[in-house]
Amino acid sequence: MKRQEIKEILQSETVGDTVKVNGWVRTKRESKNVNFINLNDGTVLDNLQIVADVNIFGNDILRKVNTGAALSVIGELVESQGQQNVELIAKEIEVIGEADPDKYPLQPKRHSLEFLREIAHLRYRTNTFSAIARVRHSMIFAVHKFFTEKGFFNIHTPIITSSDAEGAGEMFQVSTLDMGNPPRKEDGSIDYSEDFFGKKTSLTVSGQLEGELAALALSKIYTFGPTFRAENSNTSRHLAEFWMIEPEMAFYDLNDNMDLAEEFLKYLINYALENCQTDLKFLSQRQQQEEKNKPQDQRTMELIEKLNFVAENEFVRLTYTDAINILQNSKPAKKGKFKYPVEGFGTDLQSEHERYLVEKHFKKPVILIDYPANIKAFYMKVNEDNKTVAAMDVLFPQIGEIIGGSQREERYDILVEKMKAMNIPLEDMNWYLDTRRYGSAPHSGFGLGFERLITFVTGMTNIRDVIPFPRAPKNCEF
RNA sequence: UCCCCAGUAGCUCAGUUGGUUAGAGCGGCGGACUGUUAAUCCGUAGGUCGUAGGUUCAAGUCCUACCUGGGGAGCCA
Repeated sequence: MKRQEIKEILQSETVGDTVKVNGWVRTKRESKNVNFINLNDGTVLDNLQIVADVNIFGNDILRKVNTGAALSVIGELVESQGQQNVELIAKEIEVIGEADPDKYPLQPKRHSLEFLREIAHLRYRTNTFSAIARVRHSMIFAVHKFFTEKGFFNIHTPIITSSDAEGAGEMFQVSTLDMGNPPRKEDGSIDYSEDFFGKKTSLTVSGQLEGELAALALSKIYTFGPTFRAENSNTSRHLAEFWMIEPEMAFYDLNDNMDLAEEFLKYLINYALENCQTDLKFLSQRQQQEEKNKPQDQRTMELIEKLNFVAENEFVRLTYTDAINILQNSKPAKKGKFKYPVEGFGTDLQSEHERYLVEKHFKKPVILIDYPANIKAFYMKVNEDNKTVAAMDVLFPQIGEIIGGSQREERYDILVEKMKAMNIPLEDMNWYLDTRRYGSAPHSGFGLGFERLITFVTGMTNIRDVIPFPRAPKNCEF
């Protein structure tokens, strides 16, 4: 007999059918005559209640039906006398895999996220993490759907790279050399010509530069792949291994870039609202449980309300210079409430400043543009004022920068000049500069941190909870 | 990397100004009862108090270092 998934059974609710389900036991409640087993197969948040008659199934079987055990059940779907619509009256129960109740770490009770993080290999078996996994999948699919509908091509940029000029952070080195006794040159430095690739290599911190190569041939491309940063960042917003989406478009200026970024984010959020209702509703309830312990002024908007709010409202667009003005004239600045005073033009904004703009002043997502050139990367296009660059950061409530992007500098001479000033080795970047030598064209792009998006959409507060196996400093389990 | 907080039973926590034998709830196990909803009731087992030093007659409690986790900052996505 063919197994049916619980999602499909609960959707159709075809009472009277005999069906076979496989899944894992969440809880079991024992009565004199019947046992109630909540079975979950991960296809949907909800469990199917299995009713097992004690007189049919002996203690030999029922004692093995413990939280975490895998079961296969054949039974008749009937209307339930309890709070759910339907339930399965079991005719056959097979315990496929037992779970020793003395040792199985997941209990039929609420666990802390910190504890579940330590048993990340089992945390999918909870409502919260299975819901996150399903939402994450939906978002992956929506990313590809959005770009496909818009005529973008997906490009796989390299994961191992010999370019150490991506300029986005510290890199993890990739080597097969004997670390205890590496080959050395005469001056004592390590001789990478003996290494696997014959040169020093690392894990990528961004596919952008390679993406630009493709965009200047295919017009519109996007990458969606893993990126690695060896920064010693210990926060709830950073991972050492994360997934990034980087579209790159030829003949797009900064305004086109902003339009795309805003449309993209709204598309993803709307997709989640339409396709992940059950999971989002659960995640919302979970979040509100957590919020109960927080002081009133630190509570956030209800999850679905918040997502609708972002999807429906236009993002505010303003220049870095205007933002500085707003901040300097703000109440907290005048009352000295900012921990870091708002310095004038030329300094980067602190998290508290970004949060003030987004959460207090505008109460909407904000796109900041035209940053001072000296605090941004070498490839960003210099504006006419010669002081600022055509950069854009999309700031979201709570998580801060969700997107960072720019119009790229397409003028060869100016780019080379900037690279020299920023000590980027020109000889290693010839392949990149070729795009500016031959048929250079205005182009733009941005990077979206996928896990930051998932954090926002699921209402989770720690980024380590929205990726299956988080990698962070001093933490690489599994 | 910096600042703050925490680490006690499988989980979540309490443990007084340092003072006999370290507690509770949940979970597990045993039983009672029951078409139950994280069922309910009774009973029971379960602890090198993060690690290493130190102070003291005496340390879960005080001090130091380290480790791990959390919150915030920086770096960024």
